[in-house]
Amino acid sequence: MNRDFYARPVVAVARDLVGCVLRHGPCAGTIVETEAYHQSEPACHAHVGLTGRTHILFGPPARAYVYRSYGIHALFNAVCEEEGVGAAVLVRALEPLEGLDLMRARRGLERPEDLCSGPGKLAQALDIELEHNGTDLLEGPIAIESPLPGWEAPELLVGPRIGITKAAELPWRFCAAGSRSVSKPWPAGLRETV
DNA sequence: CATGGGATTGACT
DNA sequence: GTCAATCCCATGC
Repeated sequence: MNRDFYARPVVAVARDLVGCVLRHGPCAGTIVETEAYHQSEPACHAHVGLTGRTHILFGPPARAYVYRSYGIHALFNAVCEEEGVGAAVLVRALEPLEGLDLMRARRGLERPEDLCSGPGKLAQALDIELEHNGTDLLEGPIAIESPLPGWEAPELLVGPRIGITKAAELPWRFCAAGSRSVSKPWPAGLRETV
C-alpha cells in the first residue's frame, strides 16, 4: 500500500480497503468492514475544523488516526485524501489471520469470529491504542498490506454507517458479503451490492 | 474551569 | 430489548 492509495477520495479508499490485511506485530487480519468519514459531513470529527483532536485528520494521508470512544474503546482509522483535507476510513471489522492466540488472550474469548468483529474489538485484539495516533502506516508498527495472493474478492455490500446520529443516510459503509466477522447484522431492506 | 456527548461493548431483563 | 461504564475533547461560561 503506497501513499497514493490513501491520497484519493475517502469513499473509494474505504471500498478498496475491504480485503486488505491490517497488521500490528504478530497479529493480522483481513479487513471485512469499513466506513468513510469526510470533513464535509457532520458525523466526521474533522467537520468542526482544525483542532488539537483533528489535526491528524487534516495531515498527510497514510497515517493512523486513533481516538477513544465512550471512554473505553480505541478506534482505528486510516487518514485519507490530500494534506489539508480532513478525511479517514474507520476499520470496523477483521477476519483474524495471524496471532490468534495472542488475540484470544487480549480479548478473553476463544471464537475467531468474536475477536475482531467490531471497531473496539479489533483495536483490543491487535493492541492498538491512543499512543499509535499519528503513526505512519507505511513505516509501522501498524501497516495495511495488499490482499493475500489467491484471496478472492467477495461481493461487496454497501449501506448506511453504524452508530452515528448525524448524516446517517450516507451509504458509506462497506462489508464483505458473507463474512461472519462483520460487526452488525445488515438491515435487510437496505442491502445493496456494488 | 465545568459540562456534555459520543464512529462501542458486554452484561443483564 | 435496555443500560451503564468511563475518558477525551470541544464548547461555553
